[in-house]
Amino acid sequence: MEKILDIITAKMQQAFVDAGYEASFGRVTVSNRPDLCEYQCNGALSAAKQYKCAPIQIANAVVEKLNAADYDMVEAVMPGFINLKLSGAFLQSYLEEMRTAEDFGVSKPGAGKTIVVDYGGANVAKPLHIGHLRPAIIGEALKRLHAFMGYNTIGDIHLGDWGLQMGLIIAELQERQPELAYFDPNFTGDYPTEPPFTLSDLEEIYPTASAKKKDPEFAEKAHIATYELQQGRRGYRAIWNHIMGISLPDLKRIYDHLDVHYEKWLGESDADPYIPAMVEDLKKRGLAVLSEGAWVVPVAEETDKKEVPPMILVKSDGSAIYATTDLATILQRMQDWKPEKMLYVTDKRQNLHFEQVFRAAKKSGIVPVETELEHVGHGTMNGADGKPFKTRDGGTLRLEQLIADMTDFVRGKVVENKIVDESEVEATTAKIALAALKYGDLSNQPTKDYNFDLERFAAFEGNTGPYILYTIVRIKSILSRYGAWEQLPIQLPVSQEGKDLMLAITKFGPTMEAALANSAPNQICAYIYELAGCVNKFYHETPILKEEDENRKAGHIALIALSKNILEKCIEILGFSAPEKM
RNA sequence: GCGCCAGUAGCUCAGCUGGAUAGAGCAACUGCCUUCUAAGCAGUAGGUCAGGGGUUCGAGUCCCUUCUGGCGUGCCA
Repeated sequence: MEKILDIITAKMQQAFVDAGYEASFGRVTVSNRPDLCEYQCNGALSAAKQYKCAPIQIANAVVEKLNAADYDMVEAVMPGFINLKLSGAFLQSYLEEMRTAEDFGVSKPGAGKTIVVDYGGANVAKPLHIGHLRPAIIGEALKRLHAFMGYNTIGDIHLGDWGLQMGLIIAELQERQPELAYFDPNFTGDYPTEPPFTLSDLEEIYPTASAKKKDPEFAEKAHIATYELQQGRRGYRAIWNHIMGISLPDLKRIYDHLDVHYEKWLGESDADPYIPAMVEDLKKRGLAVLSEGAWVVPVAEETDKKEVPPMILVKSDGSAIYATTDLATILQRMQDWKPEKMLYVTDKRQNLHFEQVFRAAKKSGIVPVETELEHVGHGTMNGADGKPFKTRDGGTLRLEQLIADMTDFVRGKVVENKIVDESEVEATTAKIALAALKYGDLSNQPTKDYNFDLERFAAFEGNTGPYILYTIVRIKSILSRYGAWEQLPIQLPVSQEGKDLMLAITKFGPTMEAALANSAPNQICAYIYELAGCVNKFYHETPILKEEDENRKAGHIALIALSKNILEKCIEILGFSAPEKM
């Protein structure tokens, strides 16, 4: 559907032309003074200089040319603003078209295109912790948004399963149990199918090993183990398989809790087969050069304001580094899926890394120049005190624990308020907790750090996930009492609250487009908060089920039903859902 | 050193390509439930948009500069 702003801008531009001015001045925007008007055009102000006359004269001349019948109000006011209010009839027909169109008539810029969203980045060597929350939530939302906007989406977790962390585990394990067959280079038999460690062992082994990196002798062993693993040493591959076998089910379980789902569970290791040929090719073409013992791809450009170091392709010890696997992963994705766009959702501190990889990918022709490569670098989640999130004993808070804490907190409130039956407490609690967690995160700009405050996020008032859910639940309650509402057409606005709600609904499409263009789920949050506010005002001012005029009542129902459908679509994109009662 | 990002109400944050009186939520105070869920609605109070220059008819927004904080800056991811 054509956006309202485009429709009235076109009319405004025609009016400028008819009045003898350039069309480009006719751009209309949403009003920043809702008390005065709904839409405004400031073009007369900027045109004044060029035409050497008072802005108000231009505004008046343009207003003369507008068709007043299209609006409830058109006026030129000092110093030269043109203020508009839409006609109720126009709004009615526009909303009716939204109601009956597929996906509310939103444009589909992604139609026919494929996007790979790389998010999650879980490390198989250690359990998910608080740092994994943001990429999972933001990535899932962006993926769903792209899908809604027409893209064929492939979410890939890109497991951290091939780097030094694996070497660290192997080295540590060898120190503890050197007698195991995995470490005997001459062993040719079958390795045990049962791993020599459990999930909880693993959760202890890795931090221990990681702490020992400071010991040069141990670090050397870990580097060698990493190299040999990558070279395919049998025993190490067997250990690697054990780690994957233990770790993956646990990762999936927790991501399921978050309603985060991946189409592909590939990892750095899956890029490995592509590395040798890729490296050879880059060397052969002179794109990779030897520098300080390592093979690097220079990616500095003349226009750089800063010094951009080369991308390290092969470390001086011969092993691959994350830049190598990331580049090879791009190669794999281009070969297998031919995406038009690749989106990476990781910590913003990796920004330079991705800049290097993206440049190398384009420079080497691994991706065509027109392929979009974007890094959405997110900020850090800090504790309520603004400092890095730590548990009481100074450790890193596990993601599972965070979810449990939020769930416990919400459950207390659900039980206290007694609206749902005992049998529904857990399901309702889970939905509210997820909404609190995700909305609390997504309502912040992705790039910014923010403070996680469980009680604030889970508060049942204010700009929170639960508030949005509550708004939806109230509408659902009315709709279920009313009966069949699905086919009711939108009617003319009958009150200011009603018209305000209708105006808010029309902003759905533009909001989705903007959120997509800016990779900014927070814009969707801001929108549904505004929309929910309009719904609640309407709800408060309008007795719906008590309305005696049946036709009028049907109009109210149609309006809140459309509001509910849009709110639910939005939260579906954000990655959570509303219960029936709360 | 260089580069990137941030600094807006007591707190947490919005503010779209510069536009009229800078907006929300929390906290404080005040109203509204015999009426569809008060997890709601309405209102009061709270600001030198870090400081200083500049561009413009007009700057939280663009440019310069100073200060403060965070992060990055070749073999971790």
